[in-house]
Formats: sequence, C-alpha cells, structure tokens
Amino acid sequence: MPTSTRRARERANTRERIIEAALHVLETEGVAALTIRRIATDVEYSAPVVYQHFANKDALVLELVAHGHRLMLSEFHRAAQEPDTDRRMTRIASQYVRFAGEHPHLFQVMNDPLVDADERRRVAEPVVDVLRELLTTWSAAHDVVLADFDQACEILWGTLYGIASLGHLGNVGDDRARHLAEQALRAILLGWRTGMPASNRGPSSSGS
Amino acid sequence: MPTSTRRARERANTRERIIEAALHVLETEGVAALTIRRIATDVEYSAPVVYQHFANKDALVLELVAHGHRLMLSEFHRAAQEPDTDRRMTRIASQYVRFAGEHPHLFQVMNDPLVDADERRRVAEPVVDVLRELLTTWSAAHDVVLADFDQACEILWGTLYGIASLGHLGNVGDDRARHLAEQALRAILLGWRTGMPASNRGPSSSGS
DNA sequence: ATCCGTTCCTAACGTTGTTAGATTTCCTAA
DNA sequence: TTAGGAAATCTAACAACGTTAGGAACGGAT
Repeated sequence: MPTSTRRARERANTRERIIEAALHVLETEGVAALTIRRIATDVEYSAPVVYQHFANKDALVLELVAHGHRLMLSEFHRAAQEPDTDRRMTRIASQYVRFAGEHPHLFQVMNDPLVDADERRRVAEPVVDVLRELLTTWSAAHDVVLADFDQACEILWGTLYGIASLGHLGNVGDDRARHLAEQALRAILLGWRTGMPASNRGPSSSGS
Repeated sequence: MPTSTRRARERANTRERIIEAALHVLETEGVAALTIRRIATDVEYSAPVVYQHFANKDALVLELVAHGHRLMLSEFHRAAQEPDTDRRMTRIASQYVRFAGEHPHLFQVMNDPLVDADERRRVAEPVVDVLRELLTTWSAAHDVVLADFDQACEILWGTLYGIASLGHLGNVGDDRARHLAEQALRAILLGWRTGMPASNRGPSSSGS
C-alpha cells in the first residue's frame, strides 16, 4: 500500500507547512498576529484544518517553542567550538542575548508563562545541558569546586535570561544587552573563582 | 458647588474599586480570568462602565502594574533599613524574588512585553532608583569603583529579574529561587570587589 | 415642573479559539 | 467498472473576548 504512505507523507508535509507559516507570521508580525485563521490562510486552507494536525493552538505554539530551542541549541554548539575556556563562556552569554535580539517574538513565546511550564522545561533541557557541560569544563580548567553545581548552573541560566529580557523588554538596546551579559557572566565567574565565603552550601530543599 | 465635588469623589471611588477588583481577580485567579466583564460583575456594574474610567483594558492593566511596583517599592524600603551594607544587598535580592513568588500573576503582568515598554520602564523607575542608591553606598563602603555604574545597576536588575523568573516560570521552587538570587548577587558583588580584569570599560553606546 | 448633563444598561459589532455537520475527494474492494 | 467508506475539507456556528452605539433613568439647577 504505497498510497497510504503517500497520504501520511502529505499529511506530515502540510503539518510542517503549518508550522513554518506560523513561525513566519510570529517572527515577522509578532505574537498578536499569530491567529489560527491567519495561519490557515497562509497555507491556503480553512481554519479547522489546523485542528487536524494540532489539538489546539497551544500545541502548535509549543512546536514553535521547540523549534526556537533547537535553533538556539545549534547556535550554542557553534559558539561552544571556541577553544579558550573563558572566552567560550562569554561567547555563550553573547550568543544567548543575540538570539533574543534577533528573534524577539520567538524568544517571547519561548519564555511565555502561558505555555505549560513542564513542556517548556522539557524542550529547553538540551540547551541548558550545553551550559551545564561548559560550566563543568570551565570549573575543571580553573580548579574551582562549586558548592552546588546545579545551583550554579541555574544562576547562570537565570542571569542570561534576565539580561536578555532587559533587551527584550526594551530597557536597554540589544548590543548593550549583549555586552551586559558578557560582563555579568565575567563577574559571576570571577566571583566563583575567587571563592565564595564559607556560608555557601545552601539547602538543596524545595527545588522542583 | 458641593454636589459636583461629591460626584467627583464618587467617580474616583468607583474607579478605585474597579482597580481593587481587578487586582483581586488577577492575584487570585490569574491573568486569564482578568476580563472586563468579570471585573464589572465584581463591582456590580455592567461592562461598559469600566470604559468611563479607563480608555481601554491596557490602561487598566497598567494601573495594576503601577500598583505592583509601588508595593514592591515599599518592601524594598523595608529591606533597605538593614544597616549592614552587604546584608542589605542580599536582602534586596531576596525580597525581589520573594515578591515574585508571593504575587506571581502580578509579577507576570509587571513584566509582560504586551504592556507598553515605555510605560513599564516609567513605573519601574522608582524601584530601580532604590537599587541604584544601594549600589552607590555599597561601592563607596568597599572602595569599589565600577567601570560603568549604570551598567552595573542594569546587570543587577536583570539578574534579579532573571532568577525571579526562574521561580516564576516554574524551573525551580520559590525558596530555592530566593537562595539562588542571594548567591548570584553575592557572586557578582564579589567579582566586582575583586576587580574586573582590564578589558572593562565597555562602550556606553547603543544604550536606550 | 422642566430641562440638561451624567450615569448606566442593553444590544450589538468584529475577532478570537474551537466544534459540528455536510460535502467533496479519493482509495479500496467486489 | 463501480459501489462503498474512510479521509479531507469546507461552511456555519458557538461562546467569550474587547469595545462602541443608542437610549433609558436618574438627579440637581432654573
């Protein structure tokens, strides 16, 4: 039955086209323009067709979020090729903020509290894994033992997000935000290298 | 003309009641439940009445955002009474994240990209002023000269926001987020105190 | 008692996400 | 070759949203 496989292929194809159309609308016109009818029109279908490929709008948006994280992951991998350990860290910081600046609307939905927290964490995992890896080699290279590695990682992740958001929310310009991220990361790493005062080993309780 | 002043008083009063009702709905049921009709029902009016007090929904939401920042400001002032310079900084960090944890939905709209960036920055100004003040006395107390004071301030602000968001987005628990914020701030300050390596004085260009 | 401005409500418009039902298309099987 | 049935697609509609228009009711001043 080669016909059914062709049908499945076509199905998968239009599904992909829907995602691409949605992504295009999101990136070029922002989240307000991202409506089911608009997307359907762009792929030359009627609105209900979208629901044959996605349970609801959230599912479609989640696909965009996943796409965004894959994109970010690839850029991280490129930045991670920098040989120098310290420069590699600052390049990651810079890349993160650059991504937020170049894909503001995508970045927005990637961190939108409205999309399910668990799913968001799930699709973001690979990219924070890269960060984790980099921090591991960095701390090894500098003979630094972090009191709580996961905590350190979350601090970096949160800091990058916060400063990227500074740019995204319009508080500072994008280039400046990138520079801020590099400085912040440098300051934190320097702080860790210098060694935190004793009162360090915090409670590992209440984490999720 | 005592009658007209009474009318104005009543007007201002219902306006305030609308804001309070909106705030209550937001805090207890989240942003999705914050509809004009719902608010109107809660104050025992019909929906269009709301538009006699606010040009549109955004204007009303902006009022909530402003309220949120006033609230945060008051808690900051309380935390700023701590005499010890260093502890004062970590208490601010802790307070910021605590606020985000205790008013998650309010915190959400306070940093929602959908509300106008300029207005958001405007209402946030007083609270970042507190941070600026604290950083000033801190750097003076430790004989630290920051290469770029505004930049340092933005780094702190962004970092706090980022780590608070970590809790808000559900990546980590609230208590843990608070602890993370304290650690992050300690690390950054320690980094600054130790002194950043020469390549510091960044371009002050492209700031907004 | 009458007028006028303010206040308020009902009804409606356009748009959103989403579902139901009918219709068309197209492969399969007799 | 043709009858049947699943898959695909459309039109129409629903509920809820923000928002506006138009008229009814109230209340103080002449």
